[in-house]
Amino acid sequence: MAARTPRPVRPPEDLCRAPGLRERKKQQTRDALVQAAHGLFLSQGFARTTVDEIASAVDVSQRTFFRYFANKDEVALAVLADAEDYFIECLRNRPAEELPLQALRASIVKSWRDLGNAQPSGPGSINSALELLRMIEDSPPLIAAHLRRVTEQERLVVQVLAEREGVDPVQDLRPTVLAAVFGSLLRSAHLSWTAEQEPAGPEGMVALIERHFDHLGPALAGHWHDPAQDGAQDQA
Amino acid sequence: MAARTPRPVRPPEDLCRAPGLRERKKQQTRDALVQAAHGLFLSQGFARTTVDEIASAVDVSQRTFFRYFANKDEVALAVLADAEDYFIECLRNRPAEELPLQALRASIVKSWRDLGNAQPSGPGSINSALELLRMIEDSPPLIAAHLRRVTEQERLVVQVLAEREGVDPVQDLRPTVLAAVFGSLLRSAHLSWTAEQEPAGPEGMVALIERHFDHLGPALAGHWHDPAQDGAQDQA
DNA sequence: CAGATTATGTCAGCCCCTGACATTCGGCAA
DNA sequence: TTGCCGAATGTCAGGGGCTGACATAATCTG
Repeated sequence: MAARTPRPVRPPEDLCRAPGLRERKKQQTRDALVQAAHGLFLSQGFARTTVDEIASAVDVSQRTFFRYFANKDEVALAVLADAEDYFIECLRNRPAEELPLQALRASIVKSWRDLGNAQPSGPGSINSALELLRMIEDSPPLIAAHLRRVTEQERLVVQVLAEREGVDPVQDLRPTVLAAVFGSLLRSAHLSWTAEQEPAGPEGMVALIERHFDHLGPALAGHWHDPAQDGAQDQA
Repeated sequence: MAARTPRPVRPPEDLCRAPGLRERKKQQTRDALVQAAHGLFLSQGFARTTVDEIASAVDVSQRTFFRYFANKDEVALAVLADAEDYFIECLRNRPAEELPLQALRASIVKSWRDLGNAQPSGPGSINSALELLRMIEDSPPLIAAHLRRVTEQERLVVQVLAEREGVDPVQDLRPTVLAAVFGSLLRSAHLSWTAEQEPAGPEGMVALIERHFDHLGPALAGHWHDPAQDGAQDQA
């Protein structure tokens, strides 16, 4: 571990299909740290959990913790990071005929669904990620760190969109603008989700995302006074 | 100063038009802190400037610094916060007939222009804010803090939009969605601006913002392959 | 098995930030 | 003016995040 471990992005299975003991142990402690941190955060809150606690819960020195994660934020966001990677993969696999906006929408829905079906509960599952999401919104520093991660993810989305449609993202602003809109739409949906009383699970999140997408057009067009305008009314 | 000073939002001139010595001194040290911090940040960078340096540059204890600002980030973002307040004011003053999206666009353009004309240079001027913006994008923790501020500002925008159009922001997602889209559009423009070599001043920023707005429709609609589609091509 | 890599532990230390308490300063009325 | 009250500041102690440096122990390679 010369520099910081940059999060194991599913090591390519080429070259050596036996990862070796060293590599396995690293992955192991990393997972253990995420697990322990996750548990502590959820039980006592993010701010009231110290890095020392996390480290000693895994029988590891504090210094070692910081060799795996750049800071306390990172270990909290680690679970979400995996989900985001999967979303990008989904986006890459969308058929080229699909309109860009639709490809984004389909990818995000599919990734939530797939992750939800993969392992509905237990550690590292979707529900863990959802609990995390709620916790993040309760902690200002985590909100900040999360937003930063999200915007970096958006850069990736810009790349993928540009490749997909064969345009140059430097000259053509459309990929950038669309990625930005998409990102903010997702965040709105997340906020709505965390604002709900009942957790509602992955399907609830999907429903919220869809609703937000459906309101994109109406929000951009015309005035809103007229209640019978766009079917945007879903009063209780 | 019982709790933290919550940033003097232009004290209402009612009740006593002479703010009193105490109040004046407070404002004074606050400004001095922002000034000193600003200078130090720009000359040595954000991370390499300690709070002690800032405090002693104003002949004030470190503890006092933290009674004015919740953290080091806040003093760096203080200048921008003023600009954002002015934007909100502009938005409130837009005529009700204007379409929501247009009101947002007009407000942001007007606020940049007005602030640019107010005091083109010197401390606390627009150019200071622009320098700050560039610095922020160079510093990951500042990016995070800035994004958090921006999203809180968005909540305000949601409120104003909802009032304007007479809708309930809880039931009707349109204000939320539009505010989110607007926020991400602005951030894209800021990023483009900081990516440029030549600073280009407030007018350059306005131009970029307008360009981003103009690409909103084309980005959301249809495919992009066809180069003659929406006039979205401005190749060099 | 020996040497090269690499992960980990230990330690010292800087810096951010906070609570508690004492002190000083501005505002205000007798 | 004087004296009091509340508010702003200073000082001190301390916790917690994070890093560099160095030694040690574990893995890998031949």
